[in-house]
Amino acid sequence: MPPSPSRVTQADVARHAGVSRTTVSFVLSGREDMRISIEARQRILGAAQELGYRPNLTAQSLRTRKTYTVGLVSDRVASTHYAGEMIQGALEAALERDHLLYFAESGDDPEAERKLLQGMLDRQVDGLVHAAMSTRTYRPSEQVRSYPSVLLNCLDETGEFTCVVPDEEEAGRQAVKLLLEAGHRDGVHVVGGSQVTRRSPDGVYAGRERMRGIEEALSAAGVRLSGVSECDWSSPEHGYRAARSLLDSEAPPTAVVCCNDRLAFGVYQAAGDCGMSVPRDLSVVSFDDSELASWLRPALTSIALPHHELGRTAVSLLLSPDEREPAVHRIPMPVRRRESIAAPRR
Amino acid sequence: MPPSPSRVTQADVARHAGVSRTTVSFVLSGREDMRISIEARQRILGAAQELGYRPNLTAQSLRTRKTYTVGLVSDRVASTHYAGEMIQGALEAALERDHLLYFAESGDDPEAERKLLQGMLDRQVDGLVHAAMSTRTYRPSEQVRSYPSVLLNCLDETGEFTCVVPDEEEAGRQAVKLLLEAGHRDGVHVVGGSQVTRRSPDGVYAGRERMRGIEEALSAAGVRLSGVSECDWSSPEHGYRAARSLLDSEAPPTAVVCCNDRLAFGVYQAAGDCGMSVPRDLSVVSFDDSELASWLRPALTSIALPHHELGRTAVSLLLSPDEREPAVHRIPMPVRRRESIAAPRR
DNA sequence: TCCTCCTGCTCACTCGATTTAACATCGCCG
DNA sequence: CGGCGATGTTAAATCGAGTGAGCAGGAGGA
Repeated sequence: MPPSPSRVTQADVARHAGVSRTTVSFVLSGREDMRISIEARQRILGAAQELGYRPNLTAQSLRTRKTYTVGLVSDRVASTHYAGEMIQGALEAALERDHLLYFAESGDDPEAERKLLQGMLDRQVDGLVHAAMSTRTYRPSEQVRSYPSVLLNCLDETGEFTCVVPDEEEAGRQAVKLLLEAGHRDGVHVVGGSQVTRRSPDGVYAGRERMRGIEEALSAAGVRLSGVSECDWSSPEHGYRAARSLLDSEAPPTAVVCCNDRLAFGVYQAAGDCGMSVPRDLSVVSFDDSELASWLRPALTSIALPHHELGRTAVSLLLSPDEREPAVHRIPMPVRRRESIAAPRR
Repeated sequence: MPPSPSRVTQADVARHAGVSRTTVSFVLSGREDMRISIEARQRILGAAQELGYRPNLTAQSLRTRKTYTVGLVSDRVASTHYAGEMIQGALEAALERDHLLYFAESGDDPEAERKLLQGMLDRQVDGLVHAAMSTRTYRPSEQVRSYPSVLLNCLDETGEFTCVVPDEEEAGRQAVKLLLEAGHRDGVHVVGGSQVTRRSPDGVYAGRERMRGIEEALSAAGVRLSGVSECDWSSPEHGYRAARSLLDSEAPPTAVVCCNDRLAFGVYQAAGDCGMSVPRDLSVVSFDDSELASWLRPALTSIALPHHELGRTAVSLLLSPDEREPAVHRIPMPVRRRESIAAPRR
């Protein structure tokens, strides 16, 4: 029982053009070495056109073992909104090479992840992207170790895989550079830090790298960091509290580096409540460049997570087998200059 | 030239179990009508287990014309962040029925959309979801009219397709209800309106429906709307300007219904600048429930776009052929009560 | 003893493509 | 005039499964 309604196949085209299926295949797949006469070629192309022939990729894949398909499995996307850009970038690179993208999310559940990967392997994807929503280490499971894979926004410790991550350390340096250029020296404080919490006693990758960059750039300029308020990055509330206690102190900072825009939002709220004005009394620079940054008044200078470029690069590397030497690719984080930095007040 | 490394196939299992390939197929696909002895069944299952057999879905699909795959094509996702939830919901419903999801974005380019849909059709997807990031009308192209399709967050004028949209009108009623319950009567103003702009001279769907709901609920209570500030919804700036002129007037409103959270954010900023406090001097209720709503101080009461549920429902309907009568499904928008509403000051 | 019926399994075809090897036909050269 | 190479085309196998028809062998009945 062939389950009903079929599309136009090569056999139909062959019949229409008065040649064999083989010939049709040769013409349509453009094999130059097979010497088909111009007339036959024309008849076939004409028939294909007329009948609206479209190849059945499923059948093609079965024979060629190539599906023109890549799978992207992330841990979670809804929580960090900018992930959309990452997927978009991945999609863009896939389409450029005529691939379609399977997208799925494990929700951090290993069993769910296993199933998803298995589903993609069963469907013979050409390659896999393992994505994390905030940079961290990741160990691909045994089932995919022999499979073309790229890690997106995560690092593997074994060095077996190609990884694509943002260049957080350089971003840290850039943040400091902006403040130094504006004339800030000793009053620079950090809100956020490495994000040491119960769940992450060593801090998070982005935090550690940003801090490293910040400290390096400051010491290169011979400036001492006035202090770091370690706190959770998850909501403006934490930034507010940190800033409140800073601004109420007897030697408030002249500039604050916030580890993300949410914290910066909290700092803005605190400054407002303390009757201080950004950037006149307090310069603020931040990371991530979420939409929030452009909505704040004054608009917030922030160093962007290059989500689009991350996704793009990952898939692009995945589909260029020649460039798939295991390596860590660090994508630059662009500075978005806005109005939250000014010279320190004297 | 069979291009190299192959996985375990049914033929391998058959050899291992000492039966024919046919028998293996019958056992593994669980056909009860074929009378296979218990011993044979056990040997086959054992062999499959031992060899780590996994069916090749590509081959299966070729024969059965079922790919266990659905395609989701949206216009754009990166701009409106909450789309992530929508995709997640869609994914969830797909997985429940053992389907995987192709995700793609047309970027509002009809030619790109055509290509994406064609790519999915060529890959024999079982069904398509056409998604829009903000509710609007959509006319599926000729190429997919005979294909199982569901419209997600958009409506078709022809009534040929199943559509899933948020119940905006009811949300409008709910917003008013919250204010009436708090004791507001004549001082209720709307910021945003139908969002009449150059690009949308008739306003947008969400705007018109919300306004309809708002007006209906007010008139049902015998209350007159104090006024509507029609404006662009895209950034807090517009909300700020609208609110500024309202609050500086001689009869400022006691409550404002904002057509989305960005506008509400602008209203907060304006209230702050005018020395007014939310909710003591001004109650605010809003729509969408973006993250922003919970970050604001005081936290903003907002009526959520049920993105997750929208995506979930769309795919769920798509994969239940019995329920695929063309119809419009309106998904309720949940109220998130927070701290931005109080009784009017006398 | 022959016929039928059931049980348990297999043969051979099919899905829609790719790909290898071979087969006509023709002209040309020795 | 026979063999050979070039040219244009096709038959048949293959990818990995699903599936209708059929075939042994034993039990049971007439």
